[in-house]
Amino acid sequence: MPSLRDTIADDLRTRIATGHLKAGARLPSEPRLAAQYKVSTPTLRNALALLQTEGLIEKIHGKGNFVRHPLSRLTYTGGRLTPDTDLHVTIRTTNLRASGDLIPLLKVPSHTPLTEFLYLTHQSESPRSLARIYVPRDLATAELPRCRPGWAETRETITARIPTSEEASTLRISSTLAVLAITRVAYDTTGRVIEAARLVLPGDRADALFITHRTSEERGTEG
Amino acid sequence: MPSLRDTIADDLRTRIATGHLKAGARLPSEPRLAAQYKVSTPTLRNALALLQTEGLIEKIHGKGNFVRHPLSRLTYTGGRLTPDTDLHVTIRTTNLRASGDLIPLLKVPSHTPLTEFLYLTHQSESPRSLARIYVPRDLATAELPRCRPGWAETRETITARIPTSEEASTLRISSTLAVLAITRVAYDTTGRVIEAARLVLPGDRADALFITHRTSEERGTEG
DNA sequence: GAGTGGTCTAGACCACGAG
DNA sequence: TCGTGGTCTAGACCACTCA
Repeated sequence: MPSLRDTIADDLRTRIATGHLKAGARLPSEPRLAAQYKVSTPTLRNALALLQTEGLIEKIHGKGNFVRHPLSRLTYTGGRLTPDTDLHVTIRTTNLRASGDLIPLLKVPSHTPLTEFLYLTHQSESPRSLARIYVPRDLATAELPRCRPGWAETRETITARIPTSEEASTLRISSTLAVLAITRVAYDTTGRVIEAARLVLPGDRADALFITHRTSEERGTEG
Repeated sequence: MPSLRDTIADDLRTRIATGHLKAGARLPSEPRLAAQYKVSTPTLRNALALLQTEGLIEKIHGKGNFVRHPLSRLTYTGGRLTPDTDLHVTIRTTNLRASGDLIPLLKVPSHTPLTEFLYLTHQSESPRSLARIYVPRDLATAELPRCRPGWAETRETITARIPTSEEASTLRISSTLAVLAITRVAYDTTGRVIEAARLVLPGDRADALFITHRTSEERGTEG
């Protein structure tokens, strides 16, 4: 037997899907909705929390609950985000020294001078992706590592998790919405780490795409 | 100012991290914990819900709340899961016909005969990954597509989301724990889809790794 | 049957946003 | 100031597990 919370969430979901509740529209206030569904406010809030983790609604303190605009999905492919038109990028550069996780990630000794590039991508006024790129200070230039000689290999590790509170607030997403976290490390021909990047993409509006080709030589060896 | 929920969650988190609460241990009952922290049961349950989304505890109805065993992380690499020792795989084969999402995914007409392979991977008694692989019936053999002649390209799309209730129950994870969802499509040299796979991996214990090499020819062209 | 977590109620009080 | 959502309380009742 489905819980009241799920029943209410289902109903609101279909109202959004069918267009009875349009993007950007404000939902009735929580006490009002609770009265409509004949439940207590905590139960109704529980249902709204579900829709929030799905990225369907946005709760704004003091204003109300709003149906979110279904923005086009971002796709992360080979270090780039597509579509890259209409994307606005803010970059902040900081100098720091290697510590914590960065030491094994960049394979450098503790306190090695590093440069951090903080990328914040916006699409139509709303933040869409957060990237922190770390480069050994002696390699730091305006150029991107993949455009620099010597780049030989990248390793991209992808995890799904809940955002930290900082990530949630900078991306302006619910702290219950899953994010795609990508750790990308680029190596040169000697195996030295040229850059390490940590990307965070909201799960409801981004995905990552990897394309693997098999060369004709590899195909030639088969029975 | 941090909420009571966050304060309690932080405290329990550090107790688990420091080993005061060991893996497999049962936490005191919820009314007991609520009394310890001097909060109401809903507030305490809210804190536990947080730990649950992080995969730190497991709630078992009628038994209690348990600290989860930190199982080694699975890594999905190139269609395989590592470590592949100690993994037990159950396969169920079903015949069906193309419908819904499968039609554009496999690029086949509606009602095309398909074979579904359902893979359920277990590690030390607990389910770890769920895969549904679809193959056009005329190509379905016991062989894996990537071992078969003609395979030329794969596209892997990765998203982060909350599991469906079915996925949560088969993987025995909380429905609030983020999962890594991978859609993998394999093409032959003519562009025909050989197989389409949908994989679901629990976010707290799995990640995906992609390694990109640049060939010496590509490196040779740079300035 | 005793003890556990799951769901829900009907409120109280606080913090934020806009006029 | 008013209406909004955010947090929290102190319970009730149900469902599940195990002896």
